[in-house]
Amino acid sequence: MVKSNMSQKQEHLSKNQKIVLDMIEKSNQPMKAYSILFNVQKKGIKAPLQVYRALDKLVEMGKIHKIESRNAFIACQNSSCQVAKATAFSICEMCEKVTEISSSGLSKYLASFKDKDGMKYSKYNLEFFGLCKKCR
Amino acid sequence: MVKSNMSQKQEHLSKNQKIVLDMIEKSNQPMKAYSILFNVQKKGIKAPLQVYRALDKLVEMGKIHKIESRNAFIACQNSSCQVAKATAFSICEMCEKVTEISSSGLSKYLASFKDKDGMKYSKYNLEFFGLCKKCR
DNA sequence: TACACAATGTTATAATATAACAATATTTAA
DNA sequence: TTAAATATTGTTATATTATAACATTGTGTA
Repeated sequence: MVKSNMSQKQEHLSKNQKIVLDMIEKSNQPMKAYSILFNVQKKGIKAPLQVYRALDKLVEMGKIHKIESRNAFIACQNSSCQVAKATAFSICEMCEKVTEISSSGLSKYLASFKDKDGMKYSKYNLEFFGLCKKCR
Repeated sequence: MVKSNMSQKQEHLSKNQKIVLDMIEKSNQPMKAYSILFNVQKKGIKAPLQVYRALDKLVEMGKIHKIESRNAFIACQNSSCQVAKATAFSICEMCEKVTEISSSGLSKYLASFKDKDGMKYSKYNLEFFGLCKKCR
């Protein structure tokens, strides 16, 4: 097997990374760091830093995304996400349900968007707010 | 003068709201809450809560916006913003310069965007990341 | 084996934000 | 104009989110 510089790619998760990712995937909604911590203490994770370090790596790998407006983390719902660079979510302001949007139209539009100086951006985060079906 | 229910609209700012807004407007870059606090202590504002309360109101009024990925606040650069509901920024990952994007094409696209369930969102926040001209 | 590097464990602390309560000012409406 | 309603302020304490610093252990590879 060719390894080269892939030491840190998708296939290999460390122990703490697995524990944290499992926890986030079990929840179908975003989890906050200290809520993760509380829920994984029986697995031997004792300190915030252990959680934050795992979160950082998982975000880098694109396994999870941070919902910036909520300081919370959600599992990637696009199986294709290898890297966290272009994300879009809808957030219900009533029940806080968060859904990852995967619209190729939207991602193409944003990936090709140029600002006034002609600058393009390959990395973005978009959060839509509103009321979900149930809450309307 | 007709007042009705306009008690809290653009024209009237309270003392602390003015102080905080002035400070943010003087800075041409986003300011963090505790940096604002430090800089307005000579004006009589002593506690974090005084700053956060002013920030909340100013955000509601659309006078300032929160840069969620940075936990920082920037003065609205679109004179037209009356309400903080649809914002877009570019953020330089090197020097942290933030610019509010005002593109009618972008805002129209996002305002008319529908997700898979046909849901539209009148409120959103978009943050683009990259390198600004100087940093490239 | 030994080197490099990633991951872990641990304590302490920094940075961001809100709760709770009392008081004062301002606006609205009878 | 006065009383009620509402917005704002002041203040102390505390909750929540996140990182610094340092020592140690594991893992893959030269």
